[in-house]
Amino acid sequence: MSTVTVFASPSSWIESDAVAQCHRVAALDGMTHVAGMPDLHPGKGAPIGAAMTSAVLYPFLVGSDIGCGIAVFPIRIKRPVPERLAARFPDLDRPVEAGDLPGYGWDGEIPAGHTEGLGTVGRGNHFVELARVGEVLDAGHARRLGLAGGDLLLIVHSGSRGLGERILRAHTEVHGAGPAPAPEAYLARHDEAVRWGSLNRRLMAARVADALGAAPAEPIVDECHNLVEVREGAYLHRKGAARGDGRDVLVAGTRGTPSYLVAAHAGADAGYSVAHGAGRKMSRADALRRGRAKHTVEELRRTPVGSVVVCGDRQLLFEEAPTAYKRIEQVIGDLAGFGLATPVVTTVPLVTYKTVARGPKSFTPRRTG
DNA sequence: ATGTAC
Repeated sequence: MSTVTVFASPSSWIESDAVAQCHRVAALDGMTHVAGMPDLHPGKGAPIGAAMTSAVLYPFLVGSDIGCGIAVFPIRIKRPVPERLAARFPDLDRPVEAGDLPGYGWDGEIPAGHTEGLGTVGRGNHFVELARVGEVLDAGHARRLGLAGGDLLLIVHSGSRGLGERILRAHTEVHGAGPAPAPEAYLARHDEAVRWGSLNRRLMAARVADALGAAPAEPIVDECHNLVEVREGAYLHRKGAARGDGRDVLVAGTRGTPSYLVAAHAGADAGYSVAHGAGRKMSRADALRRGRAKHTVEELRRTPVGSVVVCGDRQLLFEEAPTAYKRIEQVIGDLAGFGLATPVVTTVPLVTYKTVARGPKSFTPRRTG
């Protein structure tokens, strides 16, 4: 008998489709518990924003972007003028050459020997953001992290690019949505993708620091939100849910609203997990359709908090509009209200890099309203 | 989310 618990207050918007997906997952063989985070929303087959515990390992519950996560790096820049810095961001759609890795502070091995796409951000909800610390909500914890109001941070949200996708596909081509018959073999490849994702985030931070004339730094936070953990003799699958057992986690807002760095302290009922972001409120298709009537490209590129969004792909700009996401304050309020996390600081975007590449030529945004 | 996929 399995259980489903969703950690969202009645006033938080959770799509019924997402809850239905949680129950469908809970009904799978071996499943013991599904914990939905306050950023829960429907995914492809499996919900996003959930920690799912089972006696058997289901690769599809983690999805293709194994190792996706968010890292935070302190950075010092003299006069952070968004427009000027946006123009200096490196091209993070172009991979780094393996020979350049020592220059970015990496002389170790590349997990799985996978060089394709290394140092690139990808698409979708991925981003690299220069932000400043806004409100300090837990002064003691912020001080322990070396953070004060006004400090600058690089926030990197990205994953394992083609590597994780390849690993999931190798499984699904044979076993579909079924469990991994040899969990250890899957886990070995999975662990490589998790390490690759973390390395990728470090490389991007180093690339940006280099381009902005700043010194590279070690991350103060780096938490993966798509992974499997072997815990208490079971498989704890996290899909869009960050490890929340005594860790610090950056819960991403949107490209135009603050994010929250939180101290997580989630227990077993929450799958030892916390939300990974604001969570989509609309599908990409809805966001595109409604956004085109509601926003101009200009207002999405220059946000209400004064930040600049670097995004050559107009379609992606609409899909990722702040209005396509839930209110981050509501998500954080639920995490705090259910005792899963304590907010430490907010971060306010200055420059968010999405992509320099242009989108499909056929896409021409129109403002009808 | 992804060098994708009816």
